Amino acid sequence: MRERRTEMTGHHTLRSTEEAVGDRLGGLDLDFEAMWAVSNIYRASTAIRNHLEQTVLRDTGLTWTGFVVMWVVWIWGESETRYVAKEAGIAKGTLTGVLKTLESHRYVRRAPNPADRRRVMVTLTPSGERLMRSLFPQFNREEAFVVKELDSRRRRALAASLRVVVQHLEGTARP
Amino acid sequence: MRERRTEMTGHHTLRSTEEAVGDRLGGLDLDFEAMWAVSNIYRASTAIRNHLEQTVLRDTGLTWTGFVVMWVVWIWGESETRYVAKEAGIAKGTLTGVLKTLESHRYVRRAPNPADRRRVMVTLTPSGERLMRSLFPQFNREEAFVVKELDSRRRRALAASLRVVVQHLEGTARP
DNA sequence: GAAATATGGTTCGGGACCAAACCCTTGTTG
DNA sequence: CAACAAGGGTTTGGTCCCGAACCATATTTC
Repeated sequence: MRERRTEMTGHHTLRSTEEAVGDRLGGLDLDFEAMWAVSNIYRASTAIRNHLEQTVLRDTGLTWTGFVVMWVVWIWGESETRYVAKEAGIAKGTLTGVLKTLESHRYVRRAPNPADRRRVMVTLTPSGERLMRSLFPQFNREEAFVVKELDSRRRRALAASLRVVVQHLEGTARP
Repeated sequence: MRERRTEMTGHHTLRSTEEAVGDRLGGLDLDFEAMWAVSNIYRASTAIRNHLEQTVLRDTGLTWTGFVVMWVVWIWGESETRYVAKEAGIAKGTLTGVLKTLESHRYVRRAPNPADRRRVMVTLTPSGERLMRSLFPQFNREEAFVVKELDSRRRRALAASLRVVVQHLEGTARP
């Protein structure tokens, strides 16, 4: 039987997480394929977010979420806040705070919807537009860097599989 | 030329984001394959996190990050905080706060490292162990649900492509 | 071996984040 | 049409989150 333990305090650097999981959970009745697929989605997402924050967003004063919210409004044009929250993947209460921050930078503006006074519309200001026009190409260059090691077929397969996952989950979401 | 605008306030429900992006950015010189791959990683990751929070974690009093931190300590056994932060994908300052929360629930314990008094070790308490043993199978069942619509080949291909992305980014990370 | 440097964790300030409670406005129902 | 229910945004309380400043302990350098 092979000795698995390495040195006391540095084992994380020598053994991969996936090996450790195999050691720890090897005997259990688990769906490992599902586990690796899901956990790698999360790991990739974290790594990508960190990368983009530290390259494109580094000196803009924008947070990741701030950027995503502006991106949504940029793509869709003037929008109702509840759609923006949904698209950005954040709770409506969170959006209130994010919009407050973005408004303080004069990147977005709120406007009441005259047809329904409960609703609030969001638009980019000219300076917000300018920022997105300059940021987006940089953003896309880094996206290309992220998937540089995958050939075109794999990129498309990756996106397609993820779309299936997302649609499956959103289709099953509770009301 | 076809009229693209739908009704004033409900367009998000009728047109997909990817279509809107095509409209808005169609003319620009962008790497769309990279864009769809990356943005779907992010969307999937958000959808999965929401799903797992609302199924497995719902009534446990654990947050997503709290669970991830406990998972890391569970898999690796007693660990130094800096490795835990790295594995969990959070900053060391964040970990301090998360550990404080988990300690208040008596799920983990801190212990000074006698060999180096700067260092702090983390372990699960017996009650933390019990929680993980009961939670993990549920977690894995939901992971299986998440990728239910993908066949085995696609699951493995998905995990493999994401591993490539992660290793590419971590290999290029700044020092 | 004392001074300078590096390493490890905590603290701090400003945001992000959610669920639940809260208003206000609109829609429904008797 | 008045009471009630539903819908939409904000507030609140507690946690997470990061980078930078900080403090204590180790290591290196001279």
